[in-house]
Amino acid sequence: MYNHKEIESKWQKFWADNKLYQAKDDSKKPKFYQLETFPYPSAAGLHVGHPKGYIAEDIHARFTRANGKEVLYTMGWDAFGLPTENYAIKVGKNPKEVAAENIANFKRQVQMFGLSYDWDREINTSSPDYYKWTQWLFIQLYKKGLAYRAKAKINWCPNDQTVLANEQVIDGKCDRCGTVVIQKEMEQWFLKITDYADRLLADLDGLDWPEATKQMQKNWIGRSEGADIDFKVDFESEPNFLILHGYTGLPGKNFIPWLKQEIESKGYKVQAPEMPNSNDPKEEEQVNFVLQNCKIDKNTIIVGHSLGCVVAQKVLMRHNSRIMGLILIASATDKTFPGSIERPFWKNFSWDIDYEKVKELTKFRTVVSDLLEDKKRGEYLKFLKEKLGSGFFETTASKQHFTDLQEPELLKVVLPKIKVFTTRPDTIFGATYMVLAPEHPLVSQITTKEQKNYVVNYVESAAKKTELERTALEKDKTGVFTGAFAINPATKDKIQIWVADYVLSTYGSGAIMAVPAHDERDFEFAKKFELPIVRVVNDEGDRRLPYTREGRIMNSGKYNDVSSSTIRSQMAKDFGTPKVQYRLRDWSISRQRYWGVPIPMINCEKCGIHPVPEKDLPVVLPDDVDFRPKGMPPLASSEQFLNVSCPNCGGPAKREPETLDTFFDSSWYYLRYTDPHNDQEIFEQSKVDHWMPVDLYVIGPEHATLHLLYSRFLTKFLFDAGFVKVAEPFNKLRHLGLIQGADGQKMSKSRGNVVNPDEVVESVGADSMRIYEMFMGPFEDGQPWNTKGLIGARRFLDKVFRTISNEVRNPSQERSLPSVEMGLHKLIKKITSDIPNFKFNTSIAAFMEFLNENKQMSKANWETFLILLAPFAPHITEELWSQLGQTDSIHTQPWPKFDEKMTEDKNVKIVVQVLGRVRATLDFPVGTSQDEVRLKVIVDPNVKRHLEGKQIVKEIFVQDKLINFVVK
RNA sequence: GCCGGUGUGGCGGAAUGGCAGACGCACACGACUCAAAAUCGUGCGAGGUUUCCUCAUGUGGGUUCGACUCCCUCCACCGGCACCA
Repeated sequence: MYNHKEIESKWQKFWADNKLYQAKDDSKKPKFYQLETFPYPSAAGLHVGHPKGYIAEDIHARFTRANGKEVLYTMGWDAFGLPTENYAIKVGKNPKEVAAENIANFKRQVQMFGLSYDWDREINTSSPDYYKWTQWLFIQLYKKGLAYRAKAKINWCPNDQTVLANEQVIDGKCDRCGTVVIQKEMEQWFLKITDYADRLLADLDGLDWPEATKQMQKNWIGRSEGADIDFKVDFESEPNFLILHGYTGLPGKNFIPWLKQEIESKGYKVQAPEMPNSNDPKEEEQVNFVLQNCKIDKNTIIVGHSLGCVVAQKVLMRHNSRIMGLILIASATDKTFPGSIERPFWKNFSWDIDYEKVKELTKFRTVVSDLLEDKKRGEYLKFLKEKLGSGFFETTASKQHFTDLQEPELLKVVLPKIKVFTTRPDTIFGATYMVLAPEHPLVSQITTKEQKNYVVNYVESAAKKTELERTALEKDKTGVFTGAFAINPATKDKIQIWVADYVLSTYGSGAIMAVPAHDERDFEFAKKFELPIVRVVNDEGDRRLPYTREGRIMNSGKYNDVSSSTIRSQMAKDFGTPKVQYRLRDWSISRQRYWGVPIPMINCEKCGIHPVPEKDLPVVLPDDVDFRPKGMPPLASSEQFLNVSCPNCGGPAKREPETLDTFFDSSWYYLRYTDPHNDQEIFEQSKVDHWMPVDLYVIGPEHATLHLLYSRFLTKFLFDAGFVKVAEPFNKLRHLGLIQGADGQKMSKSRGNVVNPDEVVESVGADSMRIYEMFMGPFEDGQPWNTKGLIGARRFLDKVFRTISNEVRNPSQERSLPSVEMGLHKLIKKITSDIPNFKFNTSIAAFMEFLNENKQMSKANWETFLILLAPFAPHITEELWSQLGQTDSIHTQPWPKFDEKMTEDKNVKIVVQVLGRVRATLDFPVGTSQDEVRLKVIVDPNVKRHLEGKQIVKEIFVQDKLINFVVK
């Protein structure tokens, strides 16, 4: 029995005092960068499963150093995030305090295992010296247009009054309190990871990653090849258009001539009058002018822009008879509306609009809003939408307030087309109806009066559904007919347009052409609602529908009788535009929580959103804030934090009160390790270029689509921006299997099966724990913890200690036997190939076998044995190394070389088979010929017995391995 | 449903076309001991007519002189995605 406590603490201190594991930036040796997931320091501390990956990497790092590389291997803390914040709320402390305690505990635990980190490079994401650069990175993304604000549905827990990350929603419920999570629409910051979808997919091919992980990323990115195809909405009768320009506008200005021409080119009549006194407009004068000079009938669609919207409604009230529709583009705002900016025409206009009457006189109404404009107009337009019960089309103008010469978005509203994405353009002749997602902007515009109630009810109830309800298994298809029709561009048939929630607003264009004969979902829907089904792909052997595979085209005019796969791309071009669609969505990074990196943006009332100037970074997270969840970002309640002067105009402005998703903090930490204390820049270019890319990353498979995808995205961004020279951060990746509790279940406090490493190290020592965890089984598999097995590992180390201590006391031999020498060379060979392949379990088996067979050998050979074992059990080997009289550290010794000749046996056992069954094994010198082997072997009594009375028809001979007689 | 992975003694596992079960745990017996622990040694898939033979790597089939290993079918479990057009 050796005293592990004494030995382990003695050598840990020695290594730290001598800075044995410092990674030198200017080393002449080739570099090797090893990374491991920096931990989230939770209040619970580590369990024995956590260090498994660290131990494996430490073995690899020690091995790699011994093989002459300069190894960068270090540790840090992913310290921001919700668990710490929640725990702080529970115990009534500040998260900062809690995080510091947790880090101290984690560091103590991690240091017990004898890991060869360069502690001088330790980082902490919640420290201002780190998050200053997190903020800087966000600003660089913003400057390149890759960070943007948009409205999105987020997960909201009504009980905790807080936003939840996707990872915190388990089966549609809040993982803290079990409340069903609802979807809430909110303005959020996003990162445009979708811009990189194609490269994130393509570059996977060159990486040494587990295939399963690459596959998971591929599925997550979800590339589909197909086509965008436009379907025209069919007007019930031929419409004509009347376009009314706004204040200071002219029919020859802005988009109006272009729009007029576009509509006329489709064969419709357009009136675009110049209104009197455009620079000083008066209501009476303009309305009278339109009524006297323009032709308005039941098929007229009035399109108003800005002040023209007010004129349009007044004209309609006076006209007092039904028209087809009203399209209000960026309407001028009512002066009574809060926050409206005073306009000179107010004195000559009134907003006493009878919205009920306007509704009555129009078949449809649509309000168009430009996202570039200030919030006040947006709010007014929403108010207008409510009053008119209209469709709402929110979009981005080419120029603010739709003032560019061409505004293509408007064409989509005025002459509505439904764009669909399909992967099967070859089946377009079978598109017998269309479906819009309930959130599709055209829904209310195209819905007919008769269907209005059904559609409104359906859309409302769809909006109210929780994610859980919408994704429930084997859900029945639901939907309603809008009353409107579209034209199938292939068949020219009028087809029904439906609204159904089986079409997702977030994928493609939120609309589909339904081909029930060749799509299971469309088929199910068509059956239920008795919609037509037309087969357009034939298969001789299979008459069943839906038929979703390839076949011969039928019922498709000139395309008939060719194979669907051949004609697909041609039909994509003939009816639409070929397109690649990705499943990947942009990365939502706003969090309405306290314990995170403040988003470094400032919102000025006058001049909009600006990044915090780089010289003012970091935006420090204030300590004196009430951080309990109240349904709004906690930082918004701190006036002191919030109020700031605008970096552009100097006027009063407000800081962004939200914080960043902690995945953002951890998506670039590996770059910071290369230059962790730089306060001038995120990292020195020469240092990051020297160390990157990461040569080995050990990480749990659960990070496949989150951290690993985000990190690849940010690296690609920094590559494009010229900050790093690598486009991929992690060359080689290995996963670790989780250690389970003794009951075979995942270790967790609630199951009561957690094993604390403090107790393990206390009782048997870190070296035994290291040996045991590596011996449990294949590194990438998970195995249950078995304390008896741990004791087996300790027994092995005791035996090593006993055997070598004995050697120290009574040196047995000057020289080892040749068979012992050969065994040692085989061992060197085995360990040397096992470590880079992560086959630690078989390495340890080989050490055990060697020790079982060889109790006596020379001191030099024991030293070699110890060097081989040192990466696995660094403390005990260092101790024995010193007991053998060495004065320098074993961990600075070069890795032993083996002689290939010494690993080759002189004699081999040859297996003798008769009809493939083993009948004998006999020793032969290496290289014995087939004839010699046969002669010796057939006289073996057992072999002879099996050959007796049989005729040898064939003889298989594998040199030095096997001879097999095939008999009859 | 789709994608990926796994399946070998009582247990963790080894063997990637050539002696299935290395190594360890558990168990049994023996040595040492007054005794226990520790240590050392022996045995340890199932069955049989036991120097040997048969069966056996989730199931059923195939390829091969020979299959845990390669191919096909099905089953079970694990992980991921899930109305993605």
